[in-house]
Amino acid sequence: MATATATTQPAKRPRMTRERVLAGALELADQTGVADLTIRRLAEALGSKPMTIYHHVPSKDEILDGIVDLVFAEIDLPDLELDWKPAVRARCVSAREVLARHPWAVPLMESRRSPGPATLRHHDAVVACLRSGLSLTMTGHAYAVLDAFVYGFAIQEAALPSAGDEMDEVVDDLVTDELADHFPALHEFATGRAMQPGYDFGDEFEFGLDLILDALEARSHSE
Amino acid sequence: MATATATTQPAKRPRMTRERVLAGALELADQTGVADLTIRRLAEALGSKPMTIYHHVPSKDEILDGIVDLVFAEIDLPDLELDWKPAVRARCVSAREVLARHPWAVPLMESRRSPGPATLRHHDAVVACLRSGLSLTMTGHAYAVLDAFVYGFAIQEAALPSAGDEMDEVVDDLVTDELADHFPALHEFATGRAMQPGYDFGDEFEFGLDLILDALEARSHSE
DNA sequence: AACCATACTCGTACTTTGTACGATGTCAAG
DNA sequence: CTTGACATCGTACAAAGTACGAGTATGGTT
Repeated sequence: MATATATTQPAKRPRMTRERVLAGALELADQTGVADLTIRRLAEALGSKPMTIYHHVPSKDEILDGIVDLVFAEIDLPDLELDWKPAVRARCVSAREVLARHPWAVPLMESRRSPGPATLRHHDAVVACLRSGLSLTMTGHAYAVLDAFVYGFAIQEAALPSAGDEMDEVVDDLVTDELADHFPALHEFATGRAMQPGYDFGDEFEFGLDLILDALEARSHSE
Repeated sequence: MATATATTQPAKRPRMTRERVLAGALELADQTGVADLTIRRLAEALGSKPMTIYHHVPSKDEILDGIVDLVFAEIDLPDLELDWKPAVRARCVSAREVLARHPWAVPLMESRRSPGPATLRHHDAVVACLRSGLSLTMTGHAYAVLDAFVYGFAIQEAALPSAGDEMDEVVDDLVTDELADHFPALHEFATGRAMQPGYDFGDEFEFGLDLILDALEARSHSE
């Protein structure tokens, strides 16, 4: 009996696909960090088995490429209706948000070759946006500076103690007399600014972004 | 017989130390990349055995922390005799050179906690240099923007096809009609600028660095 | 010079990882 | 019901980190 003509009850075989694998991998990476993203854990999270995954994806490396591309897909494309400056500004803010949500992504981008389709489309849109207001040469400059800043900032944010838990420990370790004695400038900055109530390292992002955008605009006028 | 009273002939026991382990690890990472830096290979390179290494270093993680700190130690400290601007400029140029020599270092810096001593001394010197010409607030801004730019640029340089070998392949893949059709802006930039004889992505570093430094100086005056 | 505590070296083995191979199961079309 | 294409997964192996404890050398004390 029961040659189960349709999806009857086990509900256990949602039919694995490449997309499901990548989506699961992205979620797992967000939860546990990319270092703990193993094929076995991923299979378990998907209610499957390790070797099933390899039927839809040729290797773990391809999974890593894949989730990096998914991250890029989350970044807002610049709005080509706007001037290049506000449009690029918005996309940089979006990129920063996305990379903060996926702190493991930036270091991965380094080792990965082969930019995925979303990555290519994204870069194409950004270049097009810059070109709408800048020369080819200045586009190259702007592209390099802005992306360096965004990625670099994302790395620094990722390296910060996430929130509360380890923060105190690290700070306690650093703001000792040890620090005051050996690294006076660091000590002054830590106590006089970084640990002050209103200070939020994240605010430095918009300062730097506007600094760079304004400077690029100025140079493009005197070109 | 032969209870070999002293170092007679094997010349095989250069007496492992933590320093030798880290120096060997640094060299191996430079040669093979950090992904292929394994304890066994490191032991072999040092003419030793895996478990010997663990007597001088508590874990592989500590080795990674250690070589990141060695990389920081290679970066020139800012010259406190100079004005903040040329001094910081020189240290950024040095940082870029060092990180280009050790392309695996930047992504490592993200995951590592615990700043090593060389790292702390370096940051202390940079902050001190900035403070010699800028307010506390502006020092925070400058510090964040500049380091983000330097690290981000290093990541992008590391992601570039190293030299010659894979370059052609990647370019061939990208500069097809495929690219021209789907990503016209990217195609224009690639053919009209990036692949032009005189173009060197590395030159974008000094452009961006001076752009940021000039802008910082301007803002600090109108503060 | 003889001795011993201490520090170093390393053989063995266990765990976790990526993934190759091939057997088993499932389902649509005839 | 049969068939063949595709999806699933059990088993197994190689390479990695590293715990354990047995050997070996060293340098200080008599």
